[in-house]
Amino acid sequence: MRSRIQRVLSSTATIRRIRRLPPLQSPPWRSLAATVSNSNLQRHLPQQPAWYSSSFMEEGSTSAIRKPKVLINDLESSMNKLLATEDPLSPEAWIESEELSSLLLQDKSIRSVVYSFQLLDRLLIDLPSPFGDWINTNLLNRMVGLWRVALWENDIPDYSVSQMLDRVLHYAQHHQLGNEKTLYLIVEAGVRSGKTTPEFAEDVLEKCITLWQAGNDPFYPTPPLFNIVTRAWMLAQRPETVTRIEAIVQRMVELMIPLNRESYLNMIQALAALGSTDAALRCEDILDRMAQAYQAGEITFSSLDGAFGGAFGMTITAWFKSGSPHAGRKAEELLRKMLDLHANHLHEKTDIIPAFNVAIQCQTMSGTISGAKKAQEIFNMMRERFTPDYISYLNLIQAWSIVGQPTRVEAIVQQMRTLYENGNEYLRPDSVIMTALISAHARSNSPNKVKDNREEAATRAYDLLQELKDAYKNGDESLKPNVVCYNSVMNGLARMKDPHRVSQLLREMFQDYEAGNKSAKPDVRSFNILLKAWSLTSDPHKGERAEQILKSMIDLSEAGKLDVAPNVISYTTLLTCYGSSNRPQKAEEVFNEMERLHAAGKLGAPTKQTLQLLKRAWLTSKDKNKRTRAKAVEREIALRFG
DNA sequence: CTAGGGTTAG
Repeated sequence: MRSRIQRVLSSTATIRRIRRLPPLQSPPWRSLAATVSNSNLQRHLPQQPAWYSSSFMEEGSTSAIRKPKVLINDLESSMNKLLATEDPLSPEAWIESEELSSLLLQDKSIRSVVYSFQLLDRLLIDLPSPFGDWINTNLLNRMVGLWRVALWENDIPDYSVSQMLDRVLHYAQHHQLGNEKTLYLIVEAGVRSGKTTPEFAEDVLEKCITLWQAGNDPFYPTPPLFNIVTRAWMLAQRPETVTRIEAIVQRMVELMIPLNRESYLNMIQALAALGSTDAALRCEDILDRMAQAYQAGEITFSSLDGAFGGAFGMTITAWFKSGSPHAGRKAEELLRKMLDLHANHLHEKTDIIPAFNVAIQCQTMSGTISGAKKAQEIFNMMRERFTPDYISYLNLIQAWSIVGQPTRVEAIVQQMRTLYENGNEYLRPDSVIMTALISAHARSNSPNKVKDNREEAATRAYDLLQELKDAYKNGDESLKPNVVCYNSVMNGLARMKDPHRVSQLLREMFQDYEAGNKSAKPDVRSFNILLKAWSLTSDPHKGERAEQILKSMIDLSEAGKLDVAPNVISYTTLLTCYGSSNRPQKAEEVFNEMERLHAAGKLGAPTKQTLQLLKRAWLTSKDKNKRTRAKAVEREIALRFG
């Protein structure tokens, strides 16, 4: 149905021309300039709108585009004239207002947001309009929608999220404008831009519920409003996040608001983030309830929604994050259930592939060969029906890499390379894949355990790094070796008990970093690997060597050159250097230093492993009182860690 | 802005 004003307006050639302009992607002055330059149009203009000032007309079209200020000023002057009118608005003024507001709504500047609300406020004084009810909730929601976009990157004076809420509540109370969607837009704007707290979001939700319960039907709180409050809590990542989300779901149940797909998914995702076995079990519970709701017809999925994949995938993620030893088995079960439940609704891209990928990852947690075999099985099963992506390959590679099986990894990388060369550009083996391969070598164990292959393996890892460096030098950014990659190779060299080569590579790494490869910046782990290399040698002075390294770590970080302040692992490794060279007193001194630093808040607490290594330092020493000392440490372990 | 990635203390 057309309002009176629309009928009036559409009868004039002016407005017809303006309406026929393409939708404004560019600011309004640009289109207006085009309008003005069209002489044909000008003939149809019975009278120029007030904001077509003469000065603008004289400027000519091209300069008007280059000098947008001119039009803004014209808009401003006609706006100000309108706003300053104390008498009731004339019909002409109403027509002009409608034109202005439609222009403002098409421009995404902060200025037009502010203008449009000022205009609305002025018009509300004179309501009802002589031209029907074109000032309605739909218009308000479009304005709030614009404000929301503008707020994304800016703060708008006098139009903060809470000020907008006050404003909208005022409109609702005095002008019967606004509905639940209006409130949703405000919360969404605040939440997504990070400008409000979850408490604020909850507050708006409650206000909406109150309005609705007072008989204001347009404020019926829909599931998306509840869901955006839930997201607010998720983004806040507070300890009470899950409890609050549960309370929100409880509220939905009380008010008999149906839960939708996103309500269930949010709950599962929030729980998965907790990373506990209990949370993973609760995810399974919600998954079951979701399936029941689906079978009862309470939630439906359009073909684009892709059924349950997301929920299953996130539940598997919950198991992965739980670190539970059952994660692998659980992942398999859930995958099977997913395939059974929704064989016909599975969508490759959005749902299935990630679920498989996390399931593969779950198999790596045991760190056993049989885990790697399981990972391979799942990968093979996946490949029968679907298309594994980059992450699928990476996770499979990781499964074999972690158990030190470089031959398997080499083969998989080769498969990827073949697929890449056949046109699958996403499967290009990049530095991440190559790093996984490198660490597979660096971790590899001799297959027959008779001959120590560490040197050979470390050399292979080192050579691969040189290949990456060469490729990078030749301009291949995707193979740029980064800190992880260097650390892997150093780890291989450390395993062959060669601290000199480790420290040489550390220097190379530092040079690479200084030469501009910012991603090769040595970190604490790099230095810890060097410390570990010393701890593995039989050098009687390795304690002193390690202490020197620790000192330089402190110096480097205090000088602000590298961010390598020693951590608990660094000190523990130093302790091991003394401990494994028959210097238990020195090891204990290190431990005492750690305690001191911890008390001063400069270091994390020594771990159980720290104490166990101290105990071993005494036991393996030739000290006369070694048993008594070891007993004392044992008591300390019991005391601290139960 | 819906999950999933590579390095660490024998």
